[in-house]
Amino acid sequence: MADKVIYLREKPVSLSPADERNFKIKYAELLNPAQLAAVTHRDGPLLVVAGAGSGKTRTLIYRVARLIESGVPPGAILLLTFTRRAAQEMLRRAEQLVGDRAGAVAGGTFHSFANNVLRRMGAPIGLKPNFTILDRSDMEDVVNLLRTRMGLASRERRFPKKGTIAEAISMARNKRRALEEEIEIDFPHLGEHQTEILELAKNYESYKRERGLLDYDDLLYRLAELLEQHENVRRRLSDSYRYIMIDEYQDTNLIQADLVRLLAMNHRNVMAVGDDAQSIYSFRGANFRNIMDFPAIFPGAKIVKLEENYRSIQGILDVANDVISRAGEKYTKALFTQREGGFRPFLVRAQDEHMQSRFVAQRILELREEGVELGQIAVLFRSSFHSFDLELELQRRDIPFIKRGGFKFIETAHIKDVLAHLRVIANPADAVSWLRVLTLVKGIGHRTAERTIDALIAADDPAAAVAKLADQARGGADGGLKRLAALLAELRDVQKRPPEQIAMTLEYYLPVMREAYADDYPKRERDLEHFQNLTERYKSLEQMLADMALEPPNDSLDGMLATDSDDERLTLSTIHSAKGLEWKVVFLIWAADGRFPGPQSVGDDEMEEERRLMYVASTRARDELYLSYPIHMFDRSFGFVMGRVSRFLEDVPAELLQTATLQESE
DNA sequence: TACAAGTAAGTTTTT
DNA sequence: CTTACTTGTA
Repeated sequence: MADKVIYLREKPVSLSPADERNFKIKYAELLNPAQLAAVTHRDGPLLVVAGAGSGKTRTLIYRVARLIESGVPPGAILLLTFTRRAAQEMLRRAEQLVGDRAGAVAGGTFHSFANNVLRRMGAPIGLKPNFTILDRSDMEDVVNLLRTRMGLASRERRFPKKGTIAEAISMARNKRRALEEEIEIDFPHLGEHQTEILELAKNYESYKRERGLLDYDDLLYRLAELLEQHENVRRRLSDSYRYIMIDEYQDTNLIQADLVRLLAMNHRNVMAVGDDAQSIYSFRGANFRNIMDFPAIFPGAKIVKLEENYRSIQGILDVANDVISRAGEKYTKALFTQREGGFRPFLVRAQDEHMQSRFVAQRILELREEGVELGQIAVLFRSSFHSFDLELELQRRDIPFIKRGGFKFIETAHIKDVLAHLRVIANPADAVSWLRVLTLVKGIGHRTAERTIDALIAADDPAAAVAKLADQARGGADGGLKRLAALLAELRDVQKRPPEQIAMTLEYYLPVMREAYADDYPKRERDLEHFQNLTERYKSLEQMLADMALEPPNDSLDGMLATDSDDERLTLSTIHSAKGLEWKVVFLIWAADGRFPGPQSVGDDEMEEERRLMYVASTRARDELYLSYPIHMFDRSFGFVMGRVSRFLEDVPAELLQTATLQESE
C-alpha cells in the first residue's frame, strides 16, 4: 500500500439507474432483487439473513466485485470467513468477475487475521512478533505440566484431567464468563475442585505471558485488548480496512462480535451474512443471537433476507423445512425453490452398521455407472468415528475418498514432535516444545526436562546450552543430547527454508521415532513424508508454524491415492466440516437416536443445536439425499441394542420420504 | 530418577 | 483408543 488513498465519505454514494452503465457487470440481470439490494448497498451496516443455498456466497462475491468496480481499493476490503479455504474460494470466484484486482482483498478467519495483526502491531501490548500459537493439545500439555507442578495429581479425590480443565478454561473465555460461573453452569461436577482449578487457570495465564505463548482464545482476546487500549492502532486498522464483510455470522461468539464492532467503529461499513437456523457452533461459544443483536450494535442497519433456494430440489427442501419447523425456536424464514423434481429423499433401514456401509458403497458405484462423478457425492455423519466401518468398506472396493473433519494428522505425536524442534528455533521461549524435544532424548524424562528448561530459555544460544547439558549428563543421555545440540545448531546457523529444515530434523528424528514407536513406525514414516510434501511451498518458518496451528491440513491419507484428483474422490465429512458446501448426492449415515443426536445431548439447548445440524446436513444435497440408520447397533455397556431412527426424522410426514429396508440378495 | 508394563476409566463437533 | 496413575526394575 504505497499510494495514499483519500476517501470521500460525506454521503453514501447512491447510484441512479443511469450510473449502472458505468459498471461492466450487469448486476440487475444476474441477481434476484434481494441479492441485488445487498450487493448494491454501499456504506453503513448491513445484515443479510440468508437461508441455506440462497446464493449467499454469490452475494458476497458480487458485492466485492461491485465495491471494486466502484473504485474501492481491493486492499481496503476485509473478508472474514470461517475457514481460509472459504476465503480463498470466494476470492478466486471474485477474480473471475473483476480480474486480478480481487487478489488484493484481505481475508481469512478471525484467528488468522488476529495472528497477522498481532505479529505486525502487537508491540504496544507487549507481544513479540515471534510468539508461538498453542493449539488445543499444546494447551493441554501446559495444563498437565501445571497440574503436576502444583501437586494436584496425587490426592484422594481424583483431580479432573487436562482435557476437561482446558475445555472449561476455554469455554469460559469463549462465552465471556468468569471461570467460576462457567464451572457452575457447564461443569457442576468439578465444583469441589474449583479453588484449585481457578489457581491453575491463573498460573496458565502467567505461564503463557512469560513465554510468548498464545492459545486460540488469546488471539482474539489480545486483539480486542490491542484495539481497545490503543486507539491509534484501531484507527490505523479501521482506516486500512474500510469495508468489512463477515460470513457465517451465526457462528461468531461474543468476543468476535466485539472485534467486528471495534474494527468498524470509525466507518461502520460492516456487512454480516448468516443464517440463524444454521448455527452449529455453540459448543465453541457461538451465539446465533449475535444475528438478532446486530441491529442493536449497529443502529440503523439495513436488513436483507434471501429466501429463495437455488441448490436443492423441492423434495429435499420439504424434508429440511419440516425438520427445522419442529424447532422450539422460531426462525426467520422458510425456504422455497423453483427446482421441481420427482425425487423424494430416501430413509433407509439397515440391519447393522456393516450393511449400512455396503449399501452406501453399492449405491455410490451405481451412481458412478449413471455418470455421477465421485467428487459430486458426499457421505456425512455426526461424529468422525461413525465412518470407520464405511472407510474399510470403501477401501475394500477401491473407492477413493477424502475425509474431512475429525482426526487431524497434524495432531499425531510424530508430527508434533517434528514441529516442536522447529518451534524452539522460532521461539526459544516456547517451553511446551522444549519439553517435547527434551523428553524425546533417551535418558531424559519429565523431571530432568523440567529442571533444565528455564536455563535453556534464558540462554542466548540454545544449541550451545544443550551441548553443555550433554557434558554434564548422567545415565546415558549425553549421546542423544549431543546429536540434538548439533541439529539445533544446524537449524539456527543458516537461514534455511522450512523444507530443508524439516529434512534436517527428520534425519535426526527418524531413528528416535523408530525406537519410540517400534510397533507402528512405518505408518508414521509415511505420514511424515506426506507432511514434508505439504510444507514444500513455505518460505518462512513463522508462516508455516502459524498455518499449521490455524489452518491445519486435516485430510486423512487413508483411501487416498496420489493419482486421484479432487473430482475423482468421494468426500467423507463431519456435518460441521461440510458447512457451506454442497454436493449433487448426499448420504447421511447413522441417522439414529443415540448417535445423532448423541447420548450427551441432553439439555434443551443442545438438542436444538442437534436439530439445526440435521437441517444443515440435509440442505447440503442438490438432487439426491439418502438418510440411513442401522436397527442393530453396538453399545459399550449393553452390547447390541435396537436402533431407532433419529428423533428429528421420526415425525417427518410419511409422504415426504421414501422408506426402504435392505435385503440380502441370494 | 527414568521408564516399561499393567490396570482402570472416559470417549462430539473446531479455530 | 486415549489418558491417568500405579508398580516394578535399572
